[in-house]
Amino acid sequence: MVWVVRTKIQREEQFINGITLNQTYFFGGANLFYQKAVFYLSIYLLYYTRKYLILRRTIIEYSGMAEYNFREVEKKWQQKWAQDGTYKTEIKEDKPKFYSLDMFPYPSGAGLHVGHPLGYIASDIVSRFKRLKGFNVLHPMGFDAFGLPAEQYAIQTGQHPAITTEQNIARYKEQLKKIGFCFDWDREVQTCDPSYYKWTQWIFMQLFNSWYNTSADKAEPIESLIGYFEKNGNHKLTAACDEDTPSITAADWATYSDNEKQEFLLKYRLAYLAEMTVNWCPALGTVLSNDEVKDGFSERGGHPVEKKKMMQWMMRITAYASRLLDGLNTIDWPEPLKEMQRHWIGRSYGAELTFDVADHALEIKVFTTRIDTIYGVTYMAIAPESELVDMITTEAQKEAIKAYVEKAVNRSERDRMSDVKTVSGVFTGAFAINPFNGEKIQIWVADYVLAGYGTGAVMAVPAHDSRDYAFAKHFGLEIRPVVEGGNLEEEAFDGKEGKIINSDFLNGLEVKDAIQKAITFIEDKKLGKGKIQFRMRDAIFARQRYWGEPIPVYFENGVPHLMDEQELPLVLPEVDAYLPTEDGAPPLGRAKNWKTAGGSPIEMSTMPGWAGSSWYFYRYMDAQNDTAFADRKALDYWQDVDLYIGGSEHATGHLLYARFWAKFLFDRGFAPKEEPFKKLVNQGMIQGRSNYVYRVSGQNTYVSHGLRGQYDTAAMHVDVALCDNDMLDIEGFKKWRSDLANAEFILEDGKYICGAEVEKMSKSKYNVVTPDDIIENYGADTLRMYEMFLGPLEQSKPWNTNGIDGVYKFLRRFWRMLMDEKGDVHLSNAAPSKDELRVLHKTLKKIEEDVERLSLNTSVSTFMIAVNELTALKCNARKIMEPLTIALSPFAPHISEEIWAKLGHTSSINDATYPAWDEKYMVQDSIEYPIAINGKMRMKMEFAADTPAQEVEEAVLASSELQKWLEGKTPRKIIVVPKKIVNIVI
RNA sequence: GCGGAUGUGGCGAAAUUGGUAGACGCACUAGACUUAGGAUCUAGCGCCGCGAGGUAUGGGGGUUCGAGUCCCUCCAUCCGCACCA
Repeated sequence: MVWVVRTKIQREEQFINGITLNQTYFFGGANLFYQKAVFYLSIYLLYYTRKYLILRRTIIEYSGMAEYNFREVEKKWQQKWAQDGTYKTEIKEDKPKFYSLDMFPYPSGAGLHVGHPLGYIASDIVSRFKRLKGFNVLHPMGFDAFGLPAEQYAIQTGQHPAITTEQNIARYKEQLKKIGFCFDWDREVQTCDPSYYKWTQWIFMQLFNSWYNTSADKAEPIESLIGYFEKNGNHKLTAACDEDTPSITAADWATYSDNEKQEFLLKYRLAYLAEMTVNWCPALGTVLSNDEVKDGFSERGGHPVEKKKMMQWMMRITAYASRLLDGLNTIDWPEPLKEMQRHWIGRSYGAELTFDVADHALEIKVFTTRIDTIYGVTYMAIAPESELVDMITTEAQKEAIKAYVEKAVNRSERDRMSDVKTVSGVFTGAFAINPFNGEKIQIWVADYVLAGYGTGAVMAVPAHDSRDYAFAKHFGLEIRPVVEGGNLEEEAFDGKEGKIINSDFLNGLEVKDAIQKAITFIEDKKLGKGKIQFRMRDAIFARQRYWGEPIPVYFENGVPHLMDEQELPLVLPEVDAYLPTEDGAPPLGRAKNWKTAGGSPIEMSTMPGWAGSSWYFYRYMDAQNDTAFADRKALDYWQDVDLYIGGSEHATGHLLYARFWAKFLFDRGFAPKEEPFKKLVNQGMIQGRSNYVYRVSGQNTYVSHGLRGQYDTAAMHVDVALCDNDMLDIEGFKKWRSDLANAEFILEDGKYICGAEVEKMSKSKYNVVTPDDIIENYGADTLRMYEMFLGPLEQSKPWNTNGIDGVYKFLRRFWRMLMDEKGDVHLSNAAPSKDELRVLHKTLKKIEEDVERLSLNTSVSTFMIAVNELTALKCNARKIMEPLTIALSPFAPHISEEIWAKLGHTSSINDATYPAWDEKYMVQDSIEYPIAINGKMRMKMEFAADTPAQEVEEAVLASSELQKWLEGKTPRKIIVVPKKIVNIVI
């Protein structure tokens, strides 16, 4: 009776919450009467007594008394661990270090969902395991706390984002602590804490004060550059710098005013100010990223967005492009992730060469990877944004060009990308001269040419480039083959193998050789040079936002200067609203006295979200330090992250920027390793299920309502077939959503149309499942093991609790193997049997191997197998169960610690040693050979393990059972694989 | 279009080096103990077949004594990138 009441009440609660879909029905099954009775009983309890919660708690506790009481035990140990500082980490020179890191979360308002802990549990298991193996483990946690959602919320409510953030962090921490992670909370970091962002600002200052020496291939202090300028100007300087940097002499430099010098230096600094084209939304007062713009309007609010050139803070990440690419070969990361970064960086080898413009004193530079096809160039195309457009367009074409350019430029990047199939362009009226053959070719403006890549101009070779081909076909331009092969009637031939034809001195060469020869040619004739081009651009490092790190820079005469290091942290000022000022300045423009002591204005943009997360892994090494971002000793001891677990969505963001900053800090001698993350694993995403029901809303429009939340989402968004609408209780839904009591829901064939979709968990979709309920009902140990049992760590999977009972049962069975009804240990000290030892040792071995390769789903199975087998052996040997408990402790730390204590230990199981296993216990005396005939397993025969193959063969051939299968034929061949299998060919 | 990954029972999955396909768990079926059971225990459980047996790892082909695993080819799903010259 007791149990029944509990469970029915719970289900009833869910019913009241409106979650009727995807839950088991109330009426149905065999015992209808009984279920009904219980149902009404629970309704009674729910509505007519307010004591049901207390009752429920009592019932649960009562029912758990004879069994393992996870509620009590987990709470007890979590408190004790915190009290004893069990997870406090210090440098221990005599022990090898192991740094295991999780990607720290952004504390959103929805709280931690079941997807978050997936990776955390995995790294927690590894951390605990490594500790048992004698490593000194660093396993910290913190919060990526600056960001947009808190600020949006602040704009809506006027609540300071710091307050919301603090509340969210408190909730996250509470949830995390309930799962029993071995985090050292003394090392917690919060990126929005001034004591943390002081050092983010400090690193920015180092970047500002550095330039990239491309011949030394490392960043150097800006002073060395100034020294160089004083001696040589920038003559023969090899440095990463802005495209438009002019050549200067030492004399020029000497004549520069301080202001001019500062401006010139900006072209070399790794953090610099430059004019960039951005998506600017005047109504929102901020720059928007491409994905926030749709059809020229902001996605949020529908305000118009324009392209605008703006001064922006930038990071010269392109200086590190090659090293970021090459470094990938030295680290143990998932191949797909490396591939994504490689593609993002996008290195291509080619040549840059110059075409003269006919009748103008102008040149056009182009970048090409196929200079071998130079004789196949039949026109040239430049980007609509190019400055050249106005300079070269002839009078006759002016109008057409103007219209085209206007249209093209105002399209958002996204829009332009989604429309790649439409060929468009306009002839400028101008001509360029092919430097190889002096031929005059038309110059077109075409939007398939990107302003931001290469030089913003291309030499078009329709015969050997599919885009040029499509363009030439569309506008009737010449298609001239210069490489043998392909069928130009149908498509461009872009193969990189073949003989060059129609190409003067390149004729007869293979493509590869022709490229070499042509590059040598242009370098000799000073027409251009071989060049490596990257796809990656420098990163914008500013947002016109409030909730981010202030940039520690002030302006004098319009030139940026760093603030004094003593003034850090430059604390985020108070503002009266989290909106742009009336004249369009960022929110910091509202701050009173946002000036230096000398009255100079301070930068009003803040840093982007990725600033704080680009170095936090160093801060954990020495989180409390207020004289350095981390002490040298700590950096030298902990070095780098041994295992980093997190989602692949950060592939081209955080993971690239963090590598960039690590390389920079390494160059400047501040960090010990060039690559910060030795091994990285992407955990899969745990998806949620969203359920919807549709209602009529105006003419021909539907609105769908999330059944678990209050958010409307666009109709036509869901797959109706996925949803089992038999379970939908529309009256219950209406009661719950009283505002929809009179709404007209859409009926079809007597059923309401509803839908469900498996998708990412998010607050807006209202499909977030938190770990809290699971912990409440099954405990943290079960949650931990169940999340691992779900499948391979890397795989994405929808959340369901279908198998959770299996894990729960396993833990209770494990407990019962050791404990009697009173909860006391009942083990024997007698020597364990051979079979018992075999089970123990093979389990220890498998667990160790599985943890090392992060196959945690199979380790859970391994424990289950061990318990099944030991139960069958009626094992109650302490010498078996005690080591097994140690092995289990990384997975289920609470129950293991409790058992450990009950076994009489006074120190924590965390300080135990992982038991050594020995193959000698695993060898089996006899082996049951599967006997296969023509590769199909037909029978089995048992042999002593050391039986020679010859004897096995003879015995098998002699066996009477084999005769049935031979059907009188003689075996043609017999293969004996010792200790594995026998295969007979007939 | 390009790049990457993945396809195995009713479901989540396992098979680490080419060697008994489906471990482990869920669900399901039958039984035991029970006032009761969503507790516990026992047994069964890929599909077809009463059975002997046949058949089966997305489809087709190949290598091999032997293929989920290696090779070729096609298909499907997911993810990333997407006019990068």
